Amino acid sequence: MARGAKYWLMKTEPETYSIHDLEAESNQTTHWDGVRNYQARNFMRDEMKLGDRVLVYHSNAKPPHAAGTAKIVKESYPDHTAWDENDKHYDPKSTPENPRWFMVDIKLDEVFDQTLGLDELREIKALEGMELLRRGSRLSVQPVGKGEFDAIVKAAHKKAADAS
DNA sequence: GCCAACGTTGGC
DNA sequence: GCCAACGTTGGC
Repeated sequence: MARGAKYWLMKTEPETYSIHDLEAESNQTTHWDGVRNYQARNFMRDEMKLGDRVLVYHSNAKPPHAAGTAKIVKESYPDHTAWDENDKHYDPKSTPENPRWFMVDIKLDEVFDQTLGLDELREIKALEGMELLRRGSRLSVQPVGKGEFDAIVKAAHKKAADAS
């Protein structure tokens, strides 16, 4: 049974993998490997469905910012990088027979012409109480309310319109 | 580079 | 099953 799309936020460090790297991928699609946190994994493995929307957030940037949006184009499957001894995220406890870590594929929707810095996000009324803005929040994959998602997209578009 | 806030690990 | 030690995240 179909359900409405859900909304998510996924963090990435732009020096490692940015939304511009996603834009440059063939078909502008990539697998979101390297997540090694159980809560984040569970969201990807159990709850992300085709067509769900993703807000791409650049952490550890100056300033950290919302960079654009994407959508889920493939539901969860084992993260093979966990089996690769040479991979930064190698985990000997994960095996092909009994995979511990999972990932999804996402496809770029939009790179914001004007990104929204953390300070700007904090100024948006609709984002009060958003998980991302909570002190000490570290989850790299987290659910986002539709209202929050829409407010961020709207604010990014308004900023771009004002700048042009 | 610092460090607060977490999450994980492993001894007991 | 507790919890101290350790490792990581991520804003600043």
